Amino acid sequence: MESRCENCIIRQFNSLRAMSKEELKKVSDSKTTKKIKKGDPLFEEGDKLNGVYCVRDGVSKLSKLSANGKDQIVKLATKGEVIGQRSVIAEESTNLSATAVNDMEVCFIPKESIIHTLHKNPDFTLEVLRHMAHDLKEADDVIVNMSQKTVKQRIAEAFLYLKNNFGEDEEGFLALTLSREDISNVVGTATESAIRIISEFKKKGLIHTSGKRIGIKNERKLVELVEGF
Amino acid sequence: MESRCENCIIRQFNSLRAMSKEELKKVSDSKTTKKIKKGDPLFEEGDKLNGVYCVRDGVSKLSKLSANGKDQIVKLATKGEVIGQRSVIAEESTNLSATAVNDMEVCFIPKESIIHTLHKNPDFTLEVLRHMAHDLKEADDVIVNMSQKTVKQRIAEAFLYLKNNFGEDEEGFLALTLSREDISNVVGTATESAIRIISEFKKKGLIHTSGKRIGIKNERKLVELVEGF
DNA sequence: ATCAATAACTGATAAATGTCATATTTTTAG
DNA sequence: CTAAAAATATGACATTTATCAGTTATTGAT
Repeated sequence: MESRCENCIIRQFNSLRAMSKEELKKVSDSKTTKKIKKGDPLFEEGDKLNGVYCVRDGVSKLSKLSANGKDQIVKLATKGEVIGQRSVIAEESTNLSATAVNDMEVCFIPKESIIHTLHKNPDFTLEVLRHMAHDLKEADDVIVNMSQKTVKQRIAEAFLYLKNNFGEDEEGFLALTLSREDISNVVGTATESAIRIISEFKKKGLIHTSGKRIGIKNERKLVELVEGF
Repeated sequence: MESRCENCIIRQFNSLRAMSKEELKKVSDSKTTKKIKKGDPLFEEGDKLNGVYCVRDGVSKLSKLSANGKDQIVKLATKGEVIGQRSVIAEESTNLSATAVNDMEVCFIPKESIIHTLHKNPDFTLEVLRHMAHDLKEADDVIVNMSQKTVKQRIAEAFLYLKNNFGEDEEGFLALTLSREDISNVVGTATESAIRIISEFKKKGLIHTSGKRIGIKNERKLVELVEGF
């Protein structure tokens, strides 16, 4: 199921769209497509990356291990996003681990073709820069949320985020199902605390659950909660 | 005291060093030098920036107001750093406020010369990209610290950070003096909590104080505390 | 130098969150 | 399908952190 980058729709959503025909050809010739099973790593914190990963399908969590042994999820990367750019550009080993949250299909693009284009094609470089500027802004927002909002607010926000970014299935559950542990690692709290708050939300009729799946029942109240009522 | 960017030492520390002679000339001709008094703003959250600020002297805090009315300081920018790049590049209004922590001298560079160079000089763009990649990594670290470390650990870390990045004066106090409120806004806690922990550190002989000035007395123990003992 | 304003500090208490222990449910492997 | 493993759930309690109320110290303007 090998296909050409030139024809890849995914590309429209990331910085590769700023590449020239020839550059894209080179990328396409050097790339390899990989399937990664749910729970398997794309790479681990500290690895030297020889390229970047372009997500064709599935979701990856980017996380960092803290001193107390807990993972903090910093970002969820989905279809169209490029993972690993930061460390390739900074020429450092990666500061984050990437793990498949569900079955994934990714293209691995060796760093040479990326770096070469970064030096030659300012449109591409600027496009990458714009994406990184966006990520930085989001990171700033996360910092503020982490330090100024309660766990309850952060969990409510996480559910809204999941709805807005990954949507819902036919039955009205969030399309991306995270384990309670992953949820707690996104909001930065103990798993038990997250579970407790989920139970509370359920009792109050803000959400409904079925197994590990969660559906939003009263979006408005969740929003109010996030804003601080 | 107007001087030319071409001769500015500060430039060596930021992305402007990747500019060509002519580009630098254009920047130098269009820039203006400003003095900003301690406590005064460079810009406020939501402002549209018409350029970037290059810090020649002094320190600026970059902060974001949270829903509960507290400021969260996201970064301290010092000599050599360029402020406001992110929003100029993303062509958005700024997500942060910048305020002078002490008397500052900055150069304001209109965005036109920056943007023009971003489109024409890939070396410059890549250099800016590298700086932003660095900022993003630091932001990731802050997220992990905020969510996984106790207030005590974060305060200890803040003192070590201040020592490593701004040094100490002749009397052994941290060269950059922040108010207790600013300290609490850096680590994301209530001012009273920060004060309490500072008192505790003092009692335990980790630091010494004189007015609002703080000096590190037992760096090793502070480091141990941060790592979690 | 003096006084008003601001910042730093302390105590008491409430609220939020983490930890540990254990029960229950769901998922997975064979 | 079933047993074992893993994940979810809940209770009791400890710890951390915030809030409110008030005092003391420092700073800045006249």
